[in-house]
Amino acid sequence: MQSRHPASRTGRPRSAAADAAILAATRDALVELGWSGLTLSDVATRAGVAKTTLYRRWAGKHELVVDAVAELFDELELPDRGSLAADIEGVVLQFAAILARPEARSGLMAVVAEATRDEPLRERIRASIVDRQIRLVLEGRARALRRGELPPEPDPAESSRTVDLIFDMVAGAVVHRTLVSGKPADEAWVHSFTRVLLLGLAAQPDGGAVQA
Amino acid sequence: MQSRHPASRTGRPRSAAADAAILAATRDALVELGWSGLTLSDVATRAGVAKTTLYRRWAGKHELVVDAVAELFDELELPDRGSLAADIEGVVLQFAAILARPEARSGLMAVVAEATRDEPLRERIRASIVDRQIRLVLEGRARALRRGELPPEPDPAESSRTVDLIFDMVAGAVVHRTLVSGKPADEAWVHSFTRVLLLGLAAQPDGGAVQA
DNA sequence: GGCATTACGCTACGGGTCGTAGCGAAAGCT
DNA sequence: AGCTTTCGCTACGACCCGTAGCGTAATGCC
Repeated sequence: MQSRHPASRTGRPRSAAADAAILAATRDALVELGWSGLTLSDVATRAGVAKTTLYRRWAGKHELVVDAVAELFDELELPDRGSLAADIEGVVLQFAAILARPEARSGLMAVVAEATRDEPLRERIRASIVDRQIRLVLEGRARALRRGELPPEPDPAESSRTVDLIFDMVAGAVVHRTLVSGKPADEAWVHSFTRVLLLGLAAQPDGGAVQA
Repeated sequence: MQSRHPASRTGRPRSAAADAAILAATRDALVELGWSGLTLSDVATRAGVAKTTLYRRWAGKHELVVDAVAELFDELELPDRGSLAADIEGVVLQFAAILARPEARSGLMAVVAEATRDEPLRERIRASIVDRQIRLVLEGRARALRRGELPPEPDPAESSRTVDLIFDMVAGAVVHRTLVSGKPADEAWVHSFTRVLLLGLAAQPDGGAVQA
């Protein structure tokens, strides 16, 4: 996950159990202490490993937290719920549930903040967290195109820009609602959000289910 | 700004020049060192004040950076550009320009991350940064209602929820685009974003200017 | 002008974390 | 067995934090 061993065929292998214990301990520490209170010494103690073992696998606090938080997003799925609106509402609610957990709240924004000055860290975040979410957008969009719910875009470059835009609008809105505004992205909010995303602000107020 | 002196009528007054120097030095340090590299000792040296002076005014790194970053958002304005679409594009471009500056990039997400575990800090962010942006949304929406570009919402509670939703969608998308995706929110992106926000994803692809 | 009051600059300090070095023991592979 | 790498442990210098103490500077009030 963090260090590629091309073919370390000899010597004592690294303990996979230690990896899991360290990442779990990191999440526990995030819940109890938050980002600024988290220390690598404390994580090592919680995980039952020596501090030096921790430093052999991760370069620092940032990289460790990226990996610990990334595992939270493994549960994201996009089952076919019949319509684009239903698909969006479903995945956004999952996303919101993850962001509601304290170990994600404190850790995620902190590593993003540090990534603004740390290109390798940004790449790590992209590979571990962002790419998986982009894939969900691609899948949901392809499904909606097959259903005829979205206008086709033949130009690949234009299509790529649209996917990026949708991703930033969806993830950005949920993150901002949860972490900046500090209010829950509950069903009512997600419903209103999906409606605006699909039909626009100029559409007449709700009244019922969204049907694109 | 940070400590209200109800009526400190006696004694030596606090130096307003020191306040300005400290906040400017904080932004300089954010540019050069980033959030994690910023130390209060360094800021004090840059500002030409003693470290103790700094601690008399701010409780810690987080509060200081909130105030230093908040000043960046003072320049946000919402002139009447004739249409809702033009108003949105204009203010979003301003917002994106602020977020493109390194002193905002590294500092903003870091304090938001810490605010997830620090209620007073969250309140400080709300009062210094978020409220001003909410006011822009309120103003732009009222203007659009007068123009007949948005459907009226008589219920105040419903109207308040709509304003919050718009705010999270606009600010969230720009922040996510700039800080997570790491791509510039340039004119082309802002134009596409505004189009989706007003007309929805289901609308036919662009071709020209947006006219709601 | 004198006095009380507050802000300021400076120095020094204990406490804590960081990240690394060095060592002996453990756990694999051939 | 023998080789190689990991692991746990201890210790260490370096750095930053946040505060205390002191003498000095700047204001308002009498």
